[in-house]
Amino acid sequence: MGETNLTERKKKILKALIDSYINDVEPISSAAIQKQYLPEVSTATIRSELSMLEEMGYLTQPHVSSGRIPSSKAYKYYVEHILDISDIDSAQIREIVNEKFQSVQEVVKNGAKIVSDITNYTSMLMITSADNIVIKDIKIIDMYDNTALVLIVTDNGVIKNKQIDLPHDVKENFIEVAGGLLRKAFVGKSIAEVTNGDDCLDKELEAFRSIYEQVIAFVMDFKNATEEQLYVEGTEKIFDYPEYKDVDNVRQFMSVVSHREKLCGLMEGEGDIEYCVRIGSEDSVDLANMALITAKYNINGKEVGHVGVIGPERMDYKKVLGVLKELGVLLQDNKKE
Amino acid sequence: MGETNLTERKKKILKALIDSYINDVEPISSAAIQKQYLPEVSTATIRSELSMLEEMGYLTQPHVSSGRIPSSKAYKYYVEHILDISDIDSAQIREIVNEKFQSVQEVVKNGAKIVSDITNYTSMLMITSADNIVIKDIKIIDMYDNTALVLIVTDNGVIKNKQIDLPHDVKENFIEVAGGLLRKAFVGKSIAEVTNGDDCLDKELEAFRSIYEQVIAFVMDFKNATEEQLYVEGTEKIFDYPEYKDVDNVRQFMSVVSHREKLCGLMEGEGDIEYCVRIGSEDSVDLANMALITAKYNINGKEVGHVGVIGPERMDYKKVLGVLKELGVLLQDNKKE
DNA sequence: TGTTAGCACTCACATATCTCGACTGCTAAA
DNA sequence: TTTAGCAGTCGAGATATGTGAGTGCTAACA
Repeated sequence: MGETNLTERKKKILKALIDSYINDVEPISSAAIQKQYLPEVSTATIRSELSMLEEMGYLTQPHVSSGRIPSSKAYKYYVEHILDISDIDSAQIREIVNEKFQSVQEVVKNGAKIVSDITNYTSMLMITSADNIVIKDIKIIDMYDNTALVLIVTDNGVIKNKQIDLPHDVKENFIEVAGGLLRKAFVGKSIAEVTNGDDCLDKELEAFRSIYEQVIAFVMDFKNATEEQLYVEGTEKIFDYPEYKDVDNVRQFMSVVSHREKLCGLMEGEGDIEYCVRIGSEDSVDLANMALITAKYNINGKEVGHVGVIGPERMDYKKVLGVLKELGVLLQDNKKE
Repeated sequence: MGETNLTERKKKILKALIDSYINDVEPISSAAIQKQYLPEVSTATIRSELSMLEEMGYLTQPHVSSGRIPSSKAYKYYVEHILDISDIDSAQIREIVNEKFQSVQEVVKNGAKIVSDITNYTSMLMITSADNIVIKDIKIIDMYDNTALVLIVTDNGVIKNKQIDLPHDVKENFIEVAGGLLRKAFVGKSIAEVTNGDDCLDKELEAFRSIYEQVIAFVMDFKNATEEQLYVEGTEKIFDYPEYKDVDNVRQFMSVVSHREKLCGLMEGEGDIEYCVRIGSEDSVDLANMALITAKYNINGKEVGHVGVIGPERMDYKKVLGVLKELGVLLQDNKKE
């Protein structure tokens, strides 16, 4: 992939074809391109260009006497080399984004729904997996009936609690000692660092083993639970697009959207890329006829989550990228509330 | 509705027709019924019975020279008067249910998914709305940076916490006084009883107003949040059923499944009915060509949530009702863990 | 009165055939 | 390298036709 060596005219034709296809979802003929985008050359010229582009794998023909449609490769090229994000009217998008999101709280609560409403595509929100969240403080509070409450404060502000059982024979200062112990054992560690086998408990503190183990179990639960925090919204939006008049496409789409684990994996993205655009199926990724755009967000330098938009291959990349970008700005500014 | 006055033979024919349709999803002819279910009479007799049943609204004909299919009314009659739940092989179902649900914890975590896997229909789980949850205890704990943590313990064991801001000029015993105040104001109240306008704050305690209001806001949030706790799983299962070869049906199905508020309303059911079977569209309920079965569950006499199964009208009512029933037994027994 | 055989009738579905026209690829000339 | 011209392809839609499953009706029968 990634041959940048397309002549300007080929680029122009490719862009014309994709722009047109994104709107009408119909094979585009040489005549249509000439009329709308390239009046200065003849249809025959365009035809010969088209057949070259087809040979290069950018276009396909549903049948011999029809116009052409872009291939996945074409969309990828389009996003990488043709699409100009810089001229997005960010003011306008910003206004919409700001209007819809009253506060950062809102983003977490309704992020997927709102992004879906703005873009008109199915959207997802994934809260970052707990692995690299650091335990900032841990408290233990006496309750009743021989139970206590353990509170874990993390560096991204989330507080988790869990009721645990105390041993029967609690001495007066048991809670305070346990508190100190837990602080010593856990504060500063990341969630990922806490593992089952972990045993840094001194022999003499055997009395606290039960508590200690309950806390570890709790952290493990937390770890697993937050890995699953994926919200998908606006699934029904796909029916607005003619490619999903075909049940098989719907089915395939639903299959991607309902496999949470896979979807989480896709949303994680690769490495530290801020935006990730996946188009069509690649090895090990089954996104046939679909495109998935994901973005990673930070607040105060800390990764908080990913937002994704999924739709047909011919999605409005510009709009979606624009919205995701402005959402990033909103979160970064973080001014409201 | 609810004419029980069908002759035994009509009942038998109706049952035959529905049973057959549930399996094959194809219009049933008089000959087919005779062959499989009623060899003792002629097809002509069956035909005349069929046309009477059709006149009564139990059957429809896709076209004049085709067999008949059951109407929503027929399914309702079937569930109410024909289907015999008592002879469900509960031992077998219980085994499956028990095998899949390793513990009660599992039910909350993966309930929808597992029910969907067992029944092979799309399933939902809704955690009971917070309204009639009672606040059992409330604690306030000093943190740092002029913030404190408020903990609310409810009678169903859930603990919620929220970080709140303290006023700048905190006196030594501020936290303790505030704690007593909050306890006095909230303990014993149900979530529903806490409302915004509420103001039982003495004039002299003006200093605590800010805290008080933050707690109220938090409870309100809690109220709204838990109303939303609905998990839908197995959406893609519908593609296993031929009626969803048609995109319009899929679309309609998705529309029902994605409108969470409406779905929550439907799952709440009416009054104190344990099981609720809704078939087809009724006034104000848009379930055209679909059936929704919901069940309400209690643990220790406290309502904890609802589980629902949604699918085509000709769903396997016996199986679904059996599974939901056994799930109830499992939760009631509550023996494991 | 209820049941049955017989028969005419209906209509979805599948298949075949045809036309139309939107495109293309190719060729030869500019 | 570009262009006009033209033959050729093929999907989509319209029309016609046969087939068979299944019904409603009627008249005879128990």
